[in-house]
Amino acid sequence: MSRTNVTIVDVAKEAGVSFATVSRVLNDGANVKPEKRARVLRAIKRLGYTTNLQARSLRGGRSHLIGLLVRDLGTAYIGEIMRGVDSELAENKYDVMLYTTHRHQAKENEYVTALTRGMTDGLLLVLPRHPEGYLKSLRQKKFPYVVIDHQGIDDRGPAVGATNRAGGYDATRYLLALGHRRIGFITGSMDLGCSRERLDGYRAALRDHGVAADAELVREGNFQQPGGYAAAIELMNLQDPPTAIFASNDVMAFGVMEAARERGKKIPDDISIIGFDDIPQAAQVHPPLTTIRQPLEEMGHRAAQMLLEIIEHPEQAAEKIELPTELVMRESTRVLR
Amino acid sequence: MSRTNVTIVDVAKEAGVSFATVSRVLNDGANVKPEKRARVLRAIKRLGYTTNLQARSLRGGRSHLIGLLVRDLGTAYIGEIMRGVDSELAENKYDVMLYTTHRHQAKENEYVTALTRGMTDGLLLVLPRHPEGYLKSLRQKKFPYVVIDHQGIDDRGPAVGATNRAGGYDATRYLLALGHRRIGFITGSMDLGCSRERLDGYRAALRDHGVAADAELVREGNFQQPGGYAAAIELMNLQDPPTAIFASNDVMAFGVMEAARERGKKIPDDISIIGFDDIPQAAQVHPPLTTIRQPLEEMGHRAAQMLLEIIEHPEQAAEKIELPTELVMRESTRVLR
DNA sequence: TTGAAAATTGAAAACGTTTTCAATTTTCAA
DNA sequence: TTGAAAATTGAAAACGTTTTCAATTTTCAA
Repeated sequence: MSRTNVTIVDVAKEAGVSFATVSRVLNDGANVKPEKRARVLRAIKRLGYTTNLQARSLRGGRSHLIGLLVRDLGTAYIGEIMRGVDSELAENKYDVMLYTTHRHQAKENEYVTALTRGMTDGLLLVLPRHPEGYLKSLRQKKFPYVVIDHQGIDDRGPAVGATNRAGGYDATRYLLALGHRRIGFITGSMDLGCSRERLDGYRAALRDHGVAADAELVREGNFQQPGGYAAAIELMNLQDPPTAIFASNDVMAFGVMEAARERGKKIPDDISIIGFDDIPQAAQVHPPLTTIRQPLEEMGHRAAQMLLEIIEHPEQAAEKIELPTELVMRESTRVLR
Repeated sequence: MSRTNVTIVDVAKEAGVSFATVSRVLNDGANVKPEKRARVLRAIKRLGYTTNLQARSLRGGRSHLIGLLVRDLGTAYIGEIMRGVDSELAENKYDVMLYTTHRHQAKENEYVTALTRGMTDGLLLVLPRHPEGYLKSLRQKKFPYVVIDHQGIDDRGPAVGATNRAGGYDATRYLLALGHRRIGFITGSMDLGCSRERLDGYRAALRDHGVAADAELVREGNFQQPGGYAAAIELMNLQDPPTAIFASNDVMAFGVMEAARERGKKIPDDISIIGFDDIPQAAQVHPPLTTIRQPLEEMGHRAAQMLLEIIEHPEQAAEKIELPTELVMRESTRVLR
């Protein structure tokens, strides 16, 4: 590595001021004479100075690094959220340090110590799997964090989510309005709060519309395409199969579409299908998938915003945000014949 | 944040040695009496000490951070590579700092300065878009980096890729072996070396088997599903349409499948389809997609390995690795009727 | 047993910042 | 014009490490 690094001292020399003044210009900038400030800024530009983050952070300033904890990479769901997080942080000149859940199977204590003693100013947790242990520790240390897509994980901490129950309700109500009465439901991973809420919404809608719930019509899925496929096959094998299927996410809905096609069923003429999430691919398949839109990117945005706010003002009370879901009508659903 | 941080000094006090000795134990560990080492290690454990990375890195040691530059998140392609990178780095106790290409539209000079002056020990570039400018600068600064999926971007630097040309050749040869003669080809983004190589392979295979190339059969795509769909529609609209279509990645192949279905064509009976990449979803669609497997995760692994090697031994010559692609026969292709 | 060489150890400087405190300069009411 | 108050500035300490250099201790051949 090159050792020609320009430091605050070089800038000070170039500008003919003390390096403390340079630091002041770099930071709050309070109480520096305009003329000196200008000289410093010119020197910074001329020398191509950039702040050494480790030194700043060591001295107690911000590291301008946010830890982003995700369970998996390469899914559209996570991708959308990350996109939102990333752009919000970039705007505020923060960088992202990536952690994947499966990495640190180590004792969680050590893990959190590493996270908080590491160089990050705060932590963003996307749909964490077993955060009970370390969330408590984070709270105790007053380490800034925000949980994304949280339901039921953390009563007290700040969190951003979506109205999963309302989404489940809306999707079901829509199918009911189209005349469907036998509506299959494929759940997500039932250890996640959002899965339970979506199921709740489905049941509530049936109840409110006087349709008896049939346990046979509810199958457990896992948010993966093969899971959706398998559940759909089971549903279609029923003696009295559903005329519509509501999958708890889009990816499983794609599996349902595969299954339907394989059975020679036309979508939406023979069977209506509805998903959840509205990942980009939902609009790209044929027929385009009717789904419940979850503003994933927006969730990432808002969570990052919230975290930066907490870092600035640690004394503020924890906030919980639920962004509204929205029914997106496309062509995989139609009036029951 | 808690200010109860355990430092090397606390450990030294606890163990009854100087903090220099603690540092020695922590690092190379040369020349420390076994008995003292044991005392230090015990004290570390007892106090729950973890190294302050910014201090270490400031002093000139390693930051144990690798910058990972990707153009986009949330695609299976990137996800697989990142998985490989991540697990290799985790094994070596490195962390990942994430950069997305679209973030820093700023002048590239500034950008690279930030990257190299930032806290990373090295840089991993996944399929970078316009790296010409900064790669040169990285080389000059002797900043360790490895390019992943590189073709034609950087003659001199270390890189990991796959045998794209051979993959294109193999896929085409396979379709020829099945009796197909009218073989449609949908390219990737033509600004990428891998796209050009796959096309090359396709053409070479046709030539070697005495099949005249028909320019009509080659359509430009963009690695996205709608692009694949559109190109497939064009191909099927030809007077003498292809009996098989080779898409330059799986995602576009899914678009081709959509198009085929929409035209009422059975896969593979009426049309054979083959992809490239072998992302997990390729095995999950129906029928399962025949494709050219690119060892994406392995590529990430190897690139990370290589980078760590370069960081350790900067004097070594740049290496270029091309991992072999492989034909994965599934059910979207069959003998021409 | 002795003393040179090797191994071990500790003190102190340094990495590049931010921030405290005191000193200096400027402002402005009387 | 004067001098108290406010604004500006610089010196120096500190953050937690690694590493150099010198001092001390240990080893082992003679």
